[in-house]
Amino acid sequence: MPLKIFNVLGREKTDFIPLEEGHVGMYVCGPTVYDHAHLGHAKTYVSFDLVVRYLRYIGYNVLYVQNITDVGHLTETEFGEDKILKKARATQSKPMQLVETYTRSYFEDMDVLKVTRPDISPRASGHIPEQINMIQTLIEKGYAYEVNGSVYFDVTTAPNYGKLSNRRLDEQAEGTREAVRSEKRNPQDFALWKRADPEHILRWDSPWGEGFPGWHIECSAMAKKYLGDTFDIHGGGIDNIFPHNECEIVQSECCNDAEFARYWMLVGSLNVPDPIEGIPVKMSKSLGNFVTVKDALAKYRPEVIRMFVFSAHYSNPVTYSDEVLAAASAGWERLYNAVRLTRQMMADAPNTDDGNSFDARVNQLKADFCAAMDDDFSAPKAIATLQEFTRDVNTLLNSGTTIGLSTLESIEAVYRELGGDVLGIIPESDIATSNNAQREAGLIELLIELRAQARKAKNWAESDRIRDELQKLGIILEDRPDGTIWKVE
RNA sequence: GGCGACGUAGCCAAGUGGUAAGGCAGAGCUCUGCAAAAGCUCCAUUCACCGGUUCGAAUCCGGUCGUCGCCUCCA
Repeated sequence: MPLKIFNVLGREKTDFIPLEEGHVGMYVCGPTVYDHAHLGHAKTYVSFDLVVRYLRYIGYNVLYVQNITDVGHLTETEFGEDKILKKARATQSKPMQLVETYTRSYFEDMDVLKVTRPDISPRASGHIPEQINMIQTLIEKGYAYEVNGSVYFDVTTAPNYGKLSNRRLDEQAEGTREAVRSEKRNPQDFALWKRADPEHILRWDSPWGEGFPGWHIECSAMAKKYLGDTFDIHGGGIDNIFPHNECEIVQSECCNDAEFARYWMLVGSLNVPDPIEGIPVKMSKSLGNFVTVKDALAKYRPEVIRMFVFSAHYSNPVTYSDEVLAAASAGWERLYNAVRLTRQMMADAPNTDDGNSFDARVNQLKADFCAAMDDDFSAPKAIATLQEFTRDVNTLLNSGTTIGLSTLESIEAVYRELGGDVLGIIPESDIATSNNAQREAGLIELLIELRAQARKAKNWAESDRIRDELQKLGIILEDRPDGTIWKVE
């Protein structure tokens, strides 16, 4: 069954057919790095991580490009201020120093969340010449004009402007605050290049004097450079559909005389209940209602945060709450317990094919899982297939019958592939690798042995004491008919 | 005002014409020295509301109400 994607461009779910068979070019709008990433960013980038992982799983060769926006952008309000410059001033640091700090922070967070790194992470500041080139082309073709050292895109020259967000120029409310000192021909014209005021630190030479690029042009320039004029998938958060994505499209298509991205995938925002009425509102830096990825990771495992992100379809908005995270946590725990049990039973399973009729169930899972993912990357459905499978696995493993190694291996393998490689919610292995961890494991095994002796002698006080003390250290013991297993909390 | 998304059990959430997936929480049971884990059973005659189309609608059409996002920087 072919993969289907809901294309925001046209609002239709259609078969995904890449430009070049077997290859996918994908661009996702990355963060502006003037602060630590919050869970809203995590939702977007974990969502696209799943897209990339699944495309690769089903055999596509994916080239994944995600920019880093490290050039501040002047808001066009009267009191508008460049966020990077503002933050740099507040922290008494150089803008590029600040940007480097938060770029590193971003990658650290994404690494912990098991987000696969993009193949290319181009910085806007490193692509000024490419942006200038595009702007020049747009001027030459008559789509853009220069005024006082700034360059604007004339939206009236592009009939398709608004095709992604279904906006028509005449329906827009006339510019509210931006009309104040407009040197633009039309209120809706957007900046490609801005003249730098004397106090503006981030500045580059250009044919129009010293200045800095507009926000939208960087994505157009970097997508063109690394993916070509036309590529397969463009992603981002729904909050950037207008004006950012719309401007990207119009300037790229006018500059290149070619279609820009063929499939648009936009992720729903992460909301937070407002503290007074409990009404969900978007998590954002400017509202101050954000939870940083670092804070969230202090409370929840990365796999649980991914599980939370996957609990709703990527295009839906999701509301953050401790209750929902707790549910994700409990649900994840059940999945992972089954994986752990499978791995532990593999250690001393007979090398037979006992129980291999279960292989049919494993194949059924693969089919169900892929059917869910082929339907516009429906992670909630995909996880449901894993949960149903897990119930059957638990029944098998607790049935008391002998299960051969090959059956256990195929169960473990399917968890590793679908839960690990694709969803990124099943850790590779918890086999201790470091010397310290091996020593710790040996000590725990020794205590379990001592406890087993106490239990045999019905010395419940002693056996419970060992279990309780270990629990205080974060080691959980579970007694099974065939012995005691342990896990770290 | 314009554009877009959405309203399914206590909570989260699948489900786009054929009679309500899954998870969490809750109740009961089984197993167990106890605990934990796991399994079983129960938990929406009903899908915001009102009309309409249809043999049949949560799903299609029209309307009403409500929520969120975007239209200014934002993932």
